Amino acid sequence: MPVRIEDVARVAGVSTATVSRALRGLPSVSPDTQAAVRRAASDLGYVVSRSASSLAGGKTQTIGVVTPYISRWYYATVIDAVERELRRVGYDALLVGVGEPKTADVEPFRPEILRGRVDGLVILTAPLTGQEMDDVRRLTVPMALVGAGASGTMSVRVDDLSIGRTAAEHLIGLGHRKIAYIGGDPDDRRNFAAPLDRRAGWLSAMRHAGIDPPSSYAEMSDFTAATGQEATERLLSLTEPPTAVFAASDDIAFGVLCAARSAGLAVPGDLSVIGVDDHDISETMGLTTIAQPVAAQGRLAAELVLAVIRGDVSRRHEHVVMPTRLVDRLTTAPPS
Amino acid sequence: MPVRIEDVARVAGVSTATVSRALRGLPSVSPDTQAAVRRAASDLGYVVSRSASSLAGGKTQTIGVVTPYISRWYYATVIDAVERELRRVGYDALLVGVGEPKTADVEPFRPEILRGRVDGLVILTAPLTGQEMDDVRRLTVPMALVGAGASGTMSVRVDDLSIGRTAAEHLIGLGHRKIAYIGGDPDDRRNFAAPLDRRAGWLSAMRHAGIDPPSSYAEMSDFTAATGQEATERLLSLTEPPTAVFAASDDIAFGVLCAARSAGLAVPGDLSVIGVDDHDISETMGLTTIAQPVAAQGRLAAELVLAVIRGDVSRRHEHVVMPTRLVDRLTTAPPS
DNA sequence: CTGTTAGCGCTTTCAC
DNA sequence: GTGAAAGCGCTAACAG
Repeated sequence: MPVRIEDVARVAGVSTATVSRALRGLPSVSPDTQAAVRRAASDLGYVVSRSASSLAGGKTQTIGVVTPYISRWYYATVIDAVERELRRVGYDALLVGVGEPKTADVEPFRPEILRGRVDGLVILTAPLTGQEMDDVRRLTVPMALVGAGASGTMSVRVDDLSIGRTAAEHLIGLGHRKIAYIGGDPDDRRNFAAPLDRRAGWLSAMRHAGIDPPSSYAEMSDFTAATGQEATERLLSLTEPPTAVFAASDDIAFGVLCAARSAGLAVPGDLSVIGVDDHDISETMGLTTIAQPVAAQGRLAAELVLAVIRGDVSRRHEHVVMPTRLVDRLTTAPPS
Repeated sequence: MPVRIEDVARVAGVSTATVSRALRGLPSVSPDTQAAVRRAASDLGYVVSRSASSLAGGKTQTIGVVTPYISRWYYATVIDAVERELRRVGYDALLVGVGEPKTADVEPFRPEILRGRVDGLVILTAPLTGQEMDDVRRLTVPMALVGAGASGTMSVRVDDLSIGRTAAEHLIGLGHRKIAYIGGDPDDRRNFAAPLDRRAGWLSAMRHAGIDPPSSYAEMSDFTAATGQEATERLLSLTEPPTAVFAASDDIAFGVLCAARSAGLAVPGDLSVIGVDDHDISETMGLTTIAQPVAAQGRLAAELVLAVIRGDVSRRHEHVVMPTRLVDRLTTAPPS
């Protein structure tokens, strides 16, 4: 027998409508009433029923966080930031895992099931498929993408082309010419753009410097250290192995570092390595990387969605590109 | 104008009560009616309103996942497993971050706000404070702890004492006597037991082998690579530095590895290192570790909570201790 | 500024 | 096996 709004109303000596208004801080309540209601509610230990409130008011106070991964560092860090921001303003975070891009056997994401359950969405890249995106739009709730852009939908991301260019230019500036790239997943079913853009940036910088890397210098990895290691082993067994590697993520770079060590190569003496992200352990590892503000992207995406929910239409079309920066540590040096 | 149960009832030619029963698969509905209702619902694209359903039925179909961290590997991996299991059976995962154990400025976790919003809880260690635990129990919903035990509450964990012993014994068996331990956070406000138990296991094995390690061999780290590195630097600057380090987590161990490299020490030649977890990148790093089934613990905790919700009282008092195993890789060897 | 009155969309007795 | 009707606890007009 939980405490209901009616009990609070009785104790405070007002109507349930007034209790409702007072507790939500609506302006049309006198300070005295406000205080009386607050006290009564607090005394009774009253907590509004979310279901009743949602049903009557049409708002769920919940934001869905849609993501293909949870345990990977980048995703976990974004989710953490989104959850904090939501909790700060009294919203719930509903975690919605969608099938991983590369596994075929997972059931497809059915946005329909979210109908009426969320007031907004924060969607982490890799992007949803066209069909999923259409379905999700049909939910007609505010939403923001993190890590990818899409016209007509708010987004917060970094400039992956620029990341690729900056990384390659850093290596080129040090005197490297044989620079390989590792990233991108051939099994990707959601055409995740980041690795492709980072690769394009690398290629662009290379060509701009008058270098035309052989196709064997563009390796694949699904953003894990294990595949980064494997890719590096392939690179090192080439007739003309690279003197530097640009990894599309720090996780991949860790794999590169391990492979180099196994092969008896010194880093950065024999092989320079640069990653992307500035993962929690990158500083400890001394990894040179292109840092991106991961948590800040999550926080901002949550803020944008909340702002639009609050009626701030001016932000409805924001496409924020956050800054990245080269963090030069110990894994890059001129070729020997 | 979403499709309501009434619309489905009209199309199927039955009452809303029957639609409700049919869609939930209650036995008291004839197969024909069942099929007719299913078809009508599907044709209309009907999705039940969670709020209305919760309000009327008293069940939210939501499980709260309470955690002090989201982005750390262990937590993210458990959360991932819990979310998958919940989604598999149609439950929602409500992510609830509680203040990190060591930060004083976060607002305390108020379990009261979850009243009526969840049908059950999965709570990740570090444990809640006594007050929080009492409050949470007052919610009177089934719950399971992961990574810690508590009488009267279901739990899924590993034997941390045994982990500590196994790790130390492995090192002792290789011939080490000067074995240090890194783990445990002096700022911990939630008396997180795992690091203490792992340390106790290490100490027990040491004493059993007739070794009494100096107190300087028990170092602190908050389970991050950065503090693991710092702790190692302190250990290496001792008059009599250890020849082996047992780190309470793989993340800490990564920090140890980096510190050793910076100090010009070869691993395992000059320093042996063993961790705990079997983190995603540990295999790539060649780290010897005590592996624990992280995802499996999360999945099982979710299963337990769901089972009790379904009325399976027989599991209400389960305290599962999952097995761990030594994974001997490349960072441990006899002392030189 | 506050009270009254309808619902929100579903589940659940209780009949039949 | 199925329907009718009564709420679940709250918010949203609409008055005053």
